[in-house]
Amino acid sequence: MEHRIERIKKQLHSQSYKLTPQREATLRVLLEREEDHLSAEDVYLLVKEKAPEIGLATVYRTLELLSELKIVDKINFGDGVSRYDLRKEGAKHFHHHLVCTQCGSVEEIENDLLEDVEKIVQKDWGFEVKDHRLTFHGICKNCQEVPVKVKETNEI
Amino acid sequence: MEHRIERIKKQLHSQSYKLTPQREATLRVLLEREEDHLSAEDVYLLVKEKAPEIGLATVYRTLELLSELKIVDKINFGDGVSRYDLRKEGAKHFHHHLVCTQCGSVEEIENDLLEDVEKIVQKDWGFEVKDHRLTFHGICKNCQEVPVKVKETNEI
DNA sequence: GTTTTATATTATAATTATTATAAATATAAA
DNA sequence: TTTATATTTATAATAATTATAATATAAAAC
Repeated sequence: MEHRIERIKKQLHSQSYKLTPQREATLRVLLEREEDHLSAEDVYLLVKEKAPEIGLATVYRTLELLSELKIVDKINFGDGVSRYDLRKEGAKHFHHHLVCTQCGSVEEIENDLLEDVEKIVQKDWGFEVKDHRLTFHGICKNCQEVPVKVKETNEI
Repeated sequence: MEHRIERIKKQLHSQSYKLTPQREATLRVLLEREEDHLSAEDVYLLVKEKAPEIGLATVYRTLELLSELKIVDKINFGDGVSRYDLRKEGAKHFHHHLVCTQCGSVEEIENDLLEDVEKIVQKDWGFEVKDHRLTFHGICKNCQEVPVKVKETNEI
């Protein structure tokens, strides 16, 4: 983790941004909860545990900054809040998601399944693809076996 | 258009919803502007032209209802507002979008480019795909030719 | 065609998420 | 150190969406 923070620090500096304690605390939360899809509010509450003096607006600004630098990706699963997802190191593209409409769980897919599709889009539509967002909605493996059981958390 | 409204009317009735004048006016706006990606506010303003007494909350409720019935799809391109897009008649899946990061234009792709990918997801992840959201971000054909020229509307 | 009744609408008010502002503080460079 | 710049805090403002309670209405039953 330290290694990764160090790298991000350099990336910030190279664009003349500072790695303030607040930004570092935010990053640490994102790294620790890499599997989750936290909203700004979620991040705020978690950061507050280690740095109680932080303000919500700072978290928003930090997430916005990290988003511009492509360190995190901002996603929206349609529930009215933006969620922030760390991009894997060196990943050119955003990873995909499987959202279960029954239990609300979100699974990540690292593999880039869209290479062929992007080529088609590029060729047939003349559109120069820079990134993508792909989400599947459906029933997860678990819910197929055990029907109807709803998850009670908002930390998707 | 009448034909299509008639069909939706039946669909509503079959689930014991009424086709009120407000709902019909909203539907007509959506049908007339099928190519666009209107926000609730956009729809509201357009509906107001033909039915000035309508309230914003009603538009929201109507869009929500149509969304549940899979007549429209609710999408979010990351600009903080939900947009509503008519589903093509008989389409099982949502169509795809090409969002230009330069001029903000949104192009639609009708073709289902994900059949193969869905098979993989189904097989390798055991996830039963019901629907998908696919958006490509990049530079549209137009902007590749004429660099830097920003569109001034919010009606993507 | 009326009447009836559940459903829908209106006109707010209330929430929720996010962004802007101004004063105070911290940081890095000179 | 000093200085200039970037950042944060605390709060207010904005924007999008949802809830509420009184009223009205579509469509089924008579």
